[in-house]
Amino acid sequence: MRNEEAPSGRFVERFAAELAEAGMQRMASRVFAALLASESGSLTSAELSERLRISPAAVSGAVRYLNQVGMVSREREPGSRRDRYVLHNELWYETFTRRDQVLTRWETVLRDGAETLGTDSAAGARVAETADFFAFLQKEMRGLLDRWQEHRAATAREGD
Amino acid sequence: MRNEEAPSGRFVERFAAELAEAGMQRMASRVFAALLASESGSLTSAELSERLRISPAAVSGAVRYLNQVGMVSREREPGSRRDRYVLHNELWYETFTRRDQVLTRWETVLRDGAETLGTDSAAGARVAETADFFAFLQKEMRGLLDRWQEHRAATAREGD
DNA sequence: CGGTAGTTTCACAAATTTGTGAAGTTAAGG
DNA sequence: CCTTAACTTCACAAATTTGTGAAACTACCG
Repeated sequence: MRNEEAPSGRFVERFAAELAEAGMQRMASRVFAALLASESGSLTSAELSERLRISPAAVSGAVRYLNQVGMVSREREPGSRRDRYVLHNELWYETFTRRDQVLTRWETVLRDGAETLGTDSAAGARVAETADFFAFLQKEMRGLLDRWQEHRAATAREGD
Repeated sequence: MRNEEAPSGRFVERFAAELAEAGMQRMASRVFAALLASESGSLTSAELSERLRISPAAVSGAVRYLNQVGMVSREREPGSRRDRYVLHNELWYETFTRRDQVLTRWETVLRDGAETLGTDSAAGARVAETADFFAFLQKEMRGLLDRWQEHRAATAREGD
């Protein structure tokens, strides 16, 4: 038997499918899920290629995307030609922090739109309220993530 | 000049593009943005078709999707054969509440995965922590949305 | 009961996206 | 420097998604 991680393969594909349905690229989803389920939270290109049965080119593309959105970083193994792709340590904190930037961009578009539509129109008011919502969300998200860090640190201490 | 809403068209397309980039279907994004920027928060199929320059079939498909995810509902105009597609009143509250269900599904998949991988393995621990994060997020989201409702109500009262 | 306005469904053509093999590039190791 | 392992880029074929016109359906209205 070649693949000793076989039982985890099922989880990888299930979770990847969820991510894909939520709008993430399919290969990126699979690579991310594979990293999540790997023992060290990191894999080489060859390992990913073998486990997911995809070409090195597909790994390359997926990793480029995951790197851009800040979920995975690349590390060169010292004294080797292999790269390792590794999950961020504060994965969810970092990922959601970055998502903030999207909210900022949306808010800008919405504020511009509200202005164009005019503060006196119902449409303008509705768009302005949407901008408010995203501003609110952004503000709340900071506190939320800090509470998560705290929660996480506390749980980790218990686990000692 | 045919189109008196021309200036808002720019906003509609800009915001729709943002939504599409975030993973929403393109036509659904455009229809949603058009409704957001409409004076009454509702439009008929014919109006959408004309403003966005798309076929009735495309409107139908987009509306079906938006209806499924609970962002738009259909209303029959009394004494007419036309449907109106209308934005929910508590739009963002409703939309994000529904998103909770996605988080629940993800959490289930992750808990199963953590169990398969084993609580003693680093992989299992990592997956379990991810499940914890989404559980945490879900719990926090409720309070957050209630605070939004409150904030919204307060702002509305000021505006009287 | 038709007639018909309005909407949905369906089959299909077009456009886009996806993943691959192969060639190209980079840098470790001799 | 030269060799070669490892990764990336590129062109392309395959698969999927998207939007359309046309036909089918629904239910108002006379």
